[in-house]
Amino acid sequence: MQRNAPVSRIEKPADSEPARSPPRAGKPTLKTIAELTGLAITTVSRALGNAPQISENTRRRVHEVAAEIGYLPDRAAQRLKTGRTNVISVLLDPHEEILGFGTSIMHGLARALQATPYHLIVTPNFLDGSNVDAVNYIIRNGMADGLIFSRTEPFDPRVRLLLENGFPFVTHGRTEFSTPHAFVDYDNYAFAYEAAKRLIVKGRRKVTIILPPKRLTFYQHMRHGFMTAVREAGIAYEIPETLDLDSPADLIRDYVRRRSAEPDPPDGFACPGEVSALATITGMSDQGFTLGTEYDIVAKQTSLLLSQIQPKVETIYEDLKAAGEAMGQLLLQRIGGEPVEDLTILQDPQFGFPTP
Amino acid sequence: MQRNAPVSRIEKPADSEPARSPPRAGKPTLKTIAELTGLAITTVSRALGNAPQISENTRRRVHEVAAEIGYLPDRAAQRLKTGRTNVISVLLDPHEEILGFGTSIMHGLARALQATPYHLIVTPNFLDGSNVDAVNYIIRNGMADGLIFSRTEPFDPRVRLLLENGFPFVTHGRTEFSTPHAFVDYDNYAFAYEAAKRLIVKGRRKVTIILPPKRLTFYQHMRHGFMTAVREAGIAYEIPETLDLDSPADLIRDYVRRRSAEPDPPDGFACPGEVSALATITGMSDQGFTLGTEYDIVAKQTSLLLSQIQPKVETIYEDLKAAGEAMGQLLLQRIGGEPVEDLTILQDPQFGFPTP
DNA sequence: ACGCCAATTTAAAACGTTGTAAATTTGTGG
DNA sequence: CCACAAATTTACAACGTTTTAAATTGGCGT
Repeated sequence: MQRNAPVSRIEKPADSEPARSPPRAGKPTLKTIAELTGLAITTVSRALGNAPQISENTRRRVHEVAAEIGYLPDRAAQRLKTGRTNVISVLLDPHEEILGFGTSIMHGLARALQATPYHLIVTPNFLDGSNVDAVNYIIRNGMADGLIFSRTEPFDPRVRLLLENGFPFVTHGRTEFSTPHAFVDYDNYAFAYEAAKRLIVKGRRKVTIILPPKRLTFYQHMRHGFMTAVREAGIAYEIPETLDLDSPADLIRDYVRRRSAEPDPPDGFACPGEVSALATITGMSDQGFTLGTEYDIVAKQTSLLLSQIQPKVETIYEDLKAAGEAMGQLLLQRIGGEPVEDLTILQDPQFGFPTP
Repeated sequence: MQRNAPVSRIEKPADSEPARSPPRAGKPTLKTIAELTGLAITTVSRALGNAPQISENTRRRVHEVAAEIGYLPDRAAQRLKTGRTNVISVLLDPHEEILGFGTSIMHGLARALQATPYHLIVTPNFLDGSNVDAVNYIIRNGMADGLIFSRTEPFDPRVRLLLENGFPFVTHGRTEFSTPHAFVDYDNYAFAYEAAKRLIVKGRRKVTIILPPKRLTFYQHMRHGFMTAVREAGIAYEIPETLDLDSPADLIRDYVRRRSAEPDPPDGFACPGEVSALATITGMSDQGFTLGTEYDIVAKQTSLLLSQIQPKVETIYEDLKAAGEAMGQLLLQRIGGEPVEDLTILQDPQFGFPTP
């Protein structure tokens, strides 16, 4: 290629040398400590690893010197030798972009991993709807010691793949596989039940709820909770079929506006997310309905936003940072070999104020 | 320690072996390819690296075999040998938790790094306000080849540290150091100028703006843009001193509500964030003012949320995903040795719709 | 057939760590 | 003082890659 290109091409002057991080000259290694203490490298390694056959005396001395010169084991060498990566990978879903979902969980995760050697690497999902390719890549090439992801389906292909390969992971959300696995989930049944109940207690005649996409596991939970409360009270209800929680806010707003202009509209809304709650408020106020008197909303909030902006919305809190932290802890236990049966957490809806 | 503890402690049975990822037996390495082709390991390495002294013939053959068996170089070995980590680290600020700020940027970053060997690791900030400790840690221990972070101050200590060490980085936001560095920034001067201008054009008598915290660089830019428009038009204005963009939404809402009940309240609001806009809307509507007739808001939005929920708010868009992608590209160029003078981008405010 | 240069391939060492197996020191009883 | 075991330390190899320097091959003029 470029066969006919003119030959007189001027060589671009190397106007600046590549910006390599400095060769990190004199970065302390086991060898450094070995020379300083007069011990063998192996001994130093052992001492730092608190191996049993090292005398208390040298163990202490080695630790002292290590601390003094600021020794930190080389992750690459450790990983090469042991095969353990000291990496936890979190799969980022495009839907998590909204309202700090992903970021909250990551802060929680980071907190759980803070005092451990684990680093957190984020693997985004570009391709298809589910990020099963990314999971496959990570398993095949040993890119991490454990995996974290959310928005599970009842027979989530990512979970299947991980189970088949015995790869440690924790999901945010449950599945319906017969093989158990570690998860943290919010009790969306309880949320929906409680939300409907509160609307009923407030004296609402007809309640509705905006449900998550049907393919996600918690669609079932939420629907079930809502329906249970509705049936117990024997109250009127409706569930929009053309909308879900992932719908753009304007679609939700327009739907609410249109519906509330038709006969027999609902006057009680269960909104399992801040966006849907805000969209509902706007749609209703466009039709002249006022929140708190003519209709009510009970919403799930994952930040303080909603209740701070509009206190008339009654909110139930889901603490995503706590969820992230729990997921991190479970994953560490899982990697450590604890039986998965014990590694499941169902977060209770929080009815009071969150503790940041 | 535990000197007096009872001896009869029952040894906890090893109820399950540690869940190690399988030894990844038979994972292809250079050696595998060498044996398959009958070449030496060195030759294979060269061929894959497209070294000049390898004959076209073997180069092709090696690439074929590598692709066939799905060879992927071992990151740990490469890192150990070359000192390059193939890692980009992004500093996560607690303030970015709101409204997908961090997540958008990360998606953009991830897209920029997609076809490269770089992985994205997130380093959260736990300790003090600025994450200079994390920066120091990363530099000292060579944990990454490059760094990304946001919310710069005029003389940001993180930037100073990185400049002193010649460590590659790209900021979101400018500084006032005399030494130049790579950055991507939004033209907040233009935003504030344009926002104020639009409010004036709409016939508003008195405009106001909620500014970022004073210590951040873009406080200056925004204030300057706002003031320029105000002075050009010779219009009344005020700037709240007890509030900033990081203030909790309820504080902003209460301030707006209180101020609008006092004499001579502003009727034009420039809100450089979705949260402040929503809080303003609520505060005003609490006092019975209606948006679009009695007062106006021009807001910066970084998601589609605001305009979808409340079209009466006029919005100016900041594309954070694009910013992230640009930062990734600049960082790659910086690591590749390009002069920093060329690595600066000022994003124009987008007045139309964003292209997702 | 020889020497020599260029083109191409190769062996060996190194990065920093850990596992295996062997070596050294220490302590004890005879 | 010796044998012997226990306690403690050590040398060496290996993980998979890149780099340095050396070896092999082929071509070509003499």
